[in-house]
Amino acid sequence: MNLTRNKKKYCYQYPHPSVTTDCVIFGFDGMSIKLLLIERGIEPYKGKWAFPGGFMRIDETADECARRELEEETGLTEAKMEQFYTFTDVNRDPRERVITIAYFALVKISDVRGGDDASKAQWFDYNKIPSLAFDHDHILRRAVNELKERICFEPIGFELLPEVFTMSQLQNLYEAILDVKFDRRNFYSKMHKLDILIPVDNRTADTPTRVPRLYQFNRVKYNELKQKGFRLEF
Amino acid sequence: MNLTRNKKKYCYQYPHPSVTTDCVIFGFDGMSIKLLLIERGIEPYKGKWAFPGGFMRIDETADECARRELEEETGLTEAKMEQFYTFTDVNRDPRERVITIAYFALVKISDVRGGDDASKAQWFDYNKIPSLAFDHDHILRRAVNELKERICFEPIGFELLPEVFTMSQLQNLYEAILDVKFDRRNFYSKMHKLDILIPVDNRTADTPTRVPRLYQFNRVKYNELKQKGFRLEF
DNA sequence: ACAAAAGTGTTAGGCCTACACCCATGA
DNA sequence: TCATGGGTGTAGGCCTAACACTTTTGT
Repeated sequence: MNLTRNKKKYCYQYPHPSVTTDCVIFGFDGMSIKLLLIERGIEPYKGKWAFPGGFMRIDETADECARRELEEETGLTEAKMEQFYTFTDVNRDPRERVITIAYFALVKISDVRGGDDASKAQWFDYNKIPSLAFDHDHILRRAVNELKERICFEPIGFELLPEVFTMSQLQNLYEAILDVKFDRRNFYSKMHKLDILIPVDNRTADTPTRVPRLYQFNRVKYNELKQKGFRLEF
Repeated sequence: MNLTRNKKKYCYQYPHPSVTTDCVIFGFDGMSIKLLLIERGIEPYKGKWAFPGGFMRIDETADECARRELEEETGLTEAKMEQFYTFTDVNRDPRERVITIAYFALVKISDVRGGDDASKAQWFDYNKIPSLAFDHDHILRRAVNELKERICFEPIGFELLPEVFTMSQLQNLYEAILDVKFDRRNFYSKMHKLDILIPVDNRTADTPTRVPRLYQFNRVKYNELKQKGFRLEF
């Protein structure tokens, strides 16, 4: 008891909550949306899966905290993370009052090195998410809505797809996120009209002619488009 | 010194930030966007203007806190508030580490009773905002962006306009928020096509025929539209 | 030979934009 | 009588959605 009291050396006139960040990481394997989860090694919810995240330090911003925790737990350093909502339910953590500032990020699956055996990070298919710790299912639902909204305004594929990709992969991505089906021909022409795709010359004299054409994003045009406001009608 | 120490009875093993909510309240007077500000009565930033808000209690959610603070400081009880961003810069409050969860709300100007002389709340024209306390100018910028985005997805006028209004007022509202000019005829037909306006019969035998037509929102259709996703192209 | 995926173009309908004229009111 | 603001309709262009056939490859 004494020990416990001695450790509690940061005192305030009024009770203060703890603040954490959690990060919803989306990936795409060419067919399905994936989510990166961490298996919890400690109580509460030991053994359950959760989003990477942790306590914010007193001298770092939430953005810094999210980036730091993500790197510590998954090795990811490049992900562009964006805050999307702060969850404040009073009993969302059984230990004490904890509010969490939630982020999401879109990453290429290949950027997560599975080699790091200290990491308990694992990709899950969006349709096969296990039961999650804390209120993370709640967080997930909001993150998915956020993603659906953004994809209509930003050519998000950029972050989720490999450097070069086929038109079918791009279409699969949109279909997986929005949970709809598009006419292939209309999708092709719509994307071409946006003028952000560069065909990659993967046809040499001895490649079969029916290998799908490869594309990469035109980063210059992509950024221009993002600047002046982009709207994709589906 | 002893006094101060005695008052600090909530102790933790690690330092905890304080958490506040702040609320950006938008109004519309028929011509311009207005913001509701509070004059600060205490340090820091005493005498400066700021958004209504305050410290979150340990047993309330951020939503509850925002609602409570708003009512305490402005008397508003009906406003639908939505969280839009959490600001976490390390030095945003000179007293201690404070993060703030920011909300915005759209209200009818007439809902704020100026009668309450305890209240130091005052409407400011969006183009004549004084210097603000803390990082509230930063919060404002983000709130305005949020508003601009939302007005393209939700017939927001509902919340900002009086019960009945003219088409010109509605157009002024959109023009003020998005900072553009529309062709009057195109705006009329676009709004009519949405089918969320009910003409109000304000023409009696002895009214002059050239009084502008009045409308009110069709709440049923408005909600249907909001449900199934709405997109307004400007 | 057959299934599966890639490549390509046309048409009809709806929405957006630009634009002009008349009427009523109040100064 | 003049300026201001309200009321209405049309034509052209662009985007979207629906839709079919051929080629190639792998089984």
